[in-house]
Amino acid sequence: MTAPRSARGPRGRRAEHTADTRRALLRAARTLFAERGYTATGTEDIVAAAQVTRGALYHHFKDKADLFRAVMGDCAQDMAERLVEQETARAEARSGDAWTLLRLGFQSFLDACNDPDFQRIVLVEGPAVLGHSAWDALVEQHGYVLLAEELTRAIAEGSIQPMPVAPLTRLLAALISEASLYIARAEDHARARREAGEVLDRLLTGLTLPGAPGGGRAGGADFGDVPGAGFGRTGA
Amino acid sequence: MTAPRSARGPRGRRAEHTADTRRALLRAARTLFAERGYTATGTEDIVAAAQVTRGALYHHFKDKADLFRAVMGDCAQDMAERLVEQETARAEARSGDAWTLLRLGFQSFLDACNDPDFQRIVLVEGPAVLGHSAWDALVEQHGYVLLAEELTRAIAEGSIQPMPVAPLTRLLAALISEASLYIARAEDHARARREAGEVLDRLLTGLTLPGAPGGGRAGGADFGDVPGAGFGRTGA
DNA sequence: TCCTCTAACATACAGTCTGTATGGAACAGG
DNA sequence: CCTGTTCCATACAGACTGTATGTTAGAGGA
Repeated sequence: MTAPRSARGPRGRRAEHTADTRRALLRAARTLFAERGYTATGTEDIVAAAQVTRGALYHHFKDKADLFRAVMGDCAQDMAERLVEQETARAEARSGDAWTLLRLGFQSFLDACNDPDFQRIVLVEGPAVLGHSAWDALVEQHGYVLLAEELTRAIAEGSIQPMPVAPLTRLLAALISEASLYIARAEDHARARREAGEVLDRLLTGLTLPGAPGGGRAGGADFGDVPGAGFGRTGA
Repeated sequence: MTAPRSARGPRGRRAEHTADTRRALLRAARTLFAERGYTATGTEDIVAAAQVTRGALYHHFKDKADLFRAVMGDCAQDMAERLVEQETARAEARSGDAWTLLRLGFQSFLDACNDPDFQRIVLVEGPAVLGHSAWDALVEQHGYVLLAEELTRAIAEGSIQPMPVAPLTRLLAALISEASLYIARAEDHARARREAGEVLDRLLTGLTLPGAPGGGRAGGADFGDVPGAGFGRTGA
């Protein structure tokens, strides 16, 4: 109506608009899924928040579960990028040995998991909404690879004892996930962060080699007291 | 002859029948929830499998979620009873020190978790269907107490280092849960059981005290090679 | 024994939600 | 100018949940 054919849209104005609606749907769904959960969120609520109609939703996504899959993929992607960013920062610092770097990595992982959207969508709703296998595939694709390669390197460098990487990755990821949920649920976040960090650190010492720098079964580990990046930093 | 008036006949018949229908509903729901999940199971499917009508369901339970809560409670109860049984068997055997007993306890815990109903209903669907808090309350009530008191005793006896029990309980339970899911999903169950057991054992050694019997950082722990089911007959 | 009352269901119905089929508007291209 | 495709809005059909109502069988008193 008010849009002349070649006035200001050189080209791609249409494509940009469709990408906008898709992003709006993803954003609205992400917020609502994180707030109320999957089943408690109706498609009508989503499209209302995104200011479109259900037709747009079912044009861009196969069904509601497909939308959730995309949302969870975005969440996992964001988390992976955040972790990579922090990892490169740590690698640049190059402070300390491989064992210390690994411990710091776990700390930043734990702090990064302190994100309500991520916890609810990826850790809680994900396994139940998508199947076991589909959830695994998504996490394997986005998240596990990072942890797995870091562990493989740690084993190669002799920081930790040689052991099967696949179950090690899964168990450590589960540890971090549960620790983040425990911290988020606690009434005293700081205390929970400290205590969970301590327990986590104790468990990790079981992986070290006797001769390795961290293998001396350090008594005063105090993983939770590491000054790095205050964990109040919850990503929106 | 089988129904004298005062023995158990007249008054118990009706109550017994209603208890039967309730059990039938719980049993059918448990099977279907474990097979297809919560949302994919309609109330019509449940009552059909239980050979009653939806009226019976909504007479005994407030709503579908209430039925699920009861089913999950039963699952957790069964698991707790199984664990107590195995624990007493181990305690009677009294073979080995506290550290060995704790390790055996974790092994039996891991094996007991190898139950499809328990995994799907309690570990996967539970957190998403019931809220975070309701799920926690149920698990806290049935399962965590056992683990927590065993850990408290281990700390008191000096088997493991002193540390906050609450997060330790949660993290260890998460470890066992994830390990059981990992094993169940693997194509080679025996191999996965061995590897996950090994990693789990390595992590647990981080909890030991340097002077304690298990603290010697045993290289050939081979947690997964323990001959499996026969705890009751070991040693004696 | 008879009557009544209530627990324990069965059935019918209304509201809600999802997915699909249909229709139309806005471009791109010949 | 005409046509086809993309993108989206609307209308509709099916399914499912929860509730309201009807019905039956047993418990209990007179």
